[in-house]
Amino acid sequence: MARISVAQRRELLFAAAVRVLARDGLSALSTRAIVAEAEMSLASFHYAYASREELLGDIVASVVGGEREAGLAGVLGEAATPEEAVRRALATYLDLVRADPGREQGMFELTQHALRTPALARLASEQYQRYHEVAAELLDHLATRFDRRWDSPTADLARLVVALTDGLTLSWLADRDDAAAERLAALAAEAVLTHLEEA
Amino acid sequence: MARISVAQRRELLFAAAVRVLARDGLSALSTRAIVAEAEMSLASFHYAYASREELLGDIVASVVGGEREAGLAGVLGEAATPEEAVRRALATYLDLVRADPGREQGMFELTQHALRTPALARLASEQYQRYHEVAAELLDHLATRFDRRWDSPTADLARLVVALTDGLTLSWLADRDDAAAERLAALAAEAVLTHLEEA
DNA sequence: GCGGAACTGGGTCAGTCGTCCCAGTTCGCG
DNA sequence: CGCGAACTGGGACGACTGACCCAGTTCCGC
Repeated sequence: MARISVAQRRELLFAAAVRVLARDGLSALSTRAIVAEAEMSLASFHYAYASREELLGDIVASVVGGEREAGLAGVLGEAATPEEAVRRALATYLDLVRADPGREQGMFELTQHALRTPALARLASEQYQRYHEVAAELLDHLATRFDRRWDSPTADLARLVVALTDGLTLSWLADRDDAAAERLAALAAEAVLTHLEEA
Repeated sequence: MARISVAQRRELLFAAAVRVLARDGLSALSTRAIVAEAEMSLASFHYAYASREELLGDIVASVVGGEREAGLAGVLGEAATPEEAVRRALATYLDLVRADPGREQGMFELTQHALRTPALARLASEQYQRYHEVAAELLDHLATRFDRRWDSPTADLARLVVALTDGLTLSWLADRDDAAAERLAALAAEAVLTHLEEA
């Protein structure tokens, strides 16, 4: 077999684990399923990772990085009005979920698991803290860009945004009703925009 | 040991399973853990239930019954204004979550699991449909009681309410920030009340 | 009080899990 | 070229899982 470095092997295992998690869920994310997906032997897993839990921690931590959410900033930049920006950001987020529902569901499962596992509980709360930070940054960016201001602390509004996206995701995952989800996204956008006022 | 009917045994096992689910999570909800909690033998389990999955289905179905959510109607009845009613309903819901966080988390885990399991997927979507129905009924009840009307279909607003409560729950479960959750509940109430207008 | 049905406990089975060990192979460096 | 470190594959271990079987015990209706 190909002889590759530990670092590279960790990356391959990590990517394989994410694929399995999205496709089959957390309960199917066994070390054997991961190495099968990565086409490695079981021993290679424990050569690269001390334990399964360490890999799980890596996945949670990668979400904290939040490259994905940062992508939404691009959407904001293209909009002509703040109203359009918020609406398009939420619509884009919904598209993201619909494009890869398993991934989003896997992240929920992972967060739930992390909250139950003392060793990972800290990571889960950091994950949400990061969500809130990203959302707050987007809101702040929006206000300065269009010379407007928010009538409540952006930290609080950021929580509202995250709650709305979570709720939107769970709702669509449960019944896959596209039309209803789009109407909900519109209502969510409106709920946020209510707090936008002239500078 | 006590000789009891199958029906009664199912109830005892059901209650024990719910306790284990709330305390230790879905991954710890093994048949052995359940019978230990119910102080029965393993054979009694399979005498009362054909399989573990059948019991899981029962639990999901019981959520669909939604006795708990119906309790919120009482809160609405006590309020003097619709604004107060919505605010108090959401605050009460938050209290409910805080009083038994494990239960709420267990329900999330169960829903996620149901969505991944073909045999249970239907139940999960029915569960959310039921949530939406209950929320819609509450909104309708509110409008008639105070002689007001909603500016959007209550079906759509119900979805917003469910999404907000889900988001509120996940947010608090992740960081257990009471103050932030209360501010979020207030924002959520405001988001809903925006759509209330004179008759 | 007796027969048959209802119910119970203990033991067992095959399968999966995370983890580990060890004999081998391959590589980079001197 | 050779040596030691890095890396690999296969196999194994003990623990746990859901499901099941069967020999007993207890209860109810007759």
